[in-house]
Amino acid sequence: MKIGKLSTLTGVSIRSLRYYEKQGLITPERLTNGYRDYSPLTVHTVKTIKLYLNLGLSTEQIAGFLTCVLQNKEAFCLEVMPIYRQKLAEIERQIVELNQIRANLLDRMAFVQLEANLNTE
Amino acid sequence: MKIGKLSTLTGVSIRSLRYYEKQGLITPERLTNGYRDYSPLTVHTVKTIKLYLNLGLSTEQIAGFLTCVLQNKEAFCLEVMPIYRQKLAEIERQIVELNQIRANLLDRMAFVQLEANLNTE
DNA sequence: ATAAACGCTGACATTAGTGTCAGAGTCAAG
DNA sequence: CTTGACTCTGACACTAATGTCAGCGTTTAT
Repeated sequence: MKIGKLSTLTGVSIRSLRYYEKQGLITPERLTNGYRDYSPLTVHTVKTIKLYLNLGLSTEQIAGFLTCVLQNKEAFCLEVMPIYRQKLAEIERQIVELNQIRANLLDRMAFVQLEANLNTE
Repeated sequence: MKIGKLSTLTGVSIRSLRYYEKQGLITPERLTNGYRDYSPLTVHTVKTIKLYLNLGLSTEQIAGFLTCVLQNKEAFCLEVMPIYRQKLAEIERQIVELNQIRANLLDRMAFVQLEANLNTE
């Protein structure tokens, strides 16, 4: 199929499909006129890429295990583990940081509110 | 004082001091030779800017209430509240999203680990 | 045959604060 | 007077995925 159809079938923009190709995630054939020609299997591939991108993984990280994941039905691929661990650590670090900022904001808001109340008494 | 001294006193790079100026957060005088000439009070101003940047606020947001905050000792400035509220909402949205990803990652890691264990039995 | 719809490549923009460099002017101490 | 330290402006880079546009070729339907 051509790129427009793949785009509608996957909900991924044509621009992004070309980008994924440049990042080595998909490698379509070419028709004689130069148009990209995708296998029907690519629909699944692109949806898989989408899924990992939504996990916050980069295209480079995804490239590291995509082939394995696509061949072996599920996660028989041990190479995903270090990436998952790294991402998990990163996420948890961010959560801690955000919670600190959140606590700080709440403190400050309470303080401002307190001042406002004093002024209305 | 000149920019180098302000930089060392605040721990903020010269580059960033010039950027804050461009964003309207600080407005130093100029010596006859064109060098920036900062009041000693600017040290406090810059530290305050740093504090708000660390809360994740943008220079544009900070510009909205910095003058008030600097004049009135603490947070008598009600204009900070909407910005705090907005930031808090944003932070909490991010925390929720990160927690979803975290749960998803943990699920997947458990699943991969399970497969690995099955293969060693 | 022509127009509309589709595809191609390449390039620039986006975000926001910071690093870094070039080329030039200024100043202080020796 | 010269050298080194300081300052100035302006510009490009960065991160990473996506949007968007220009300019051009191709296909399809009328």
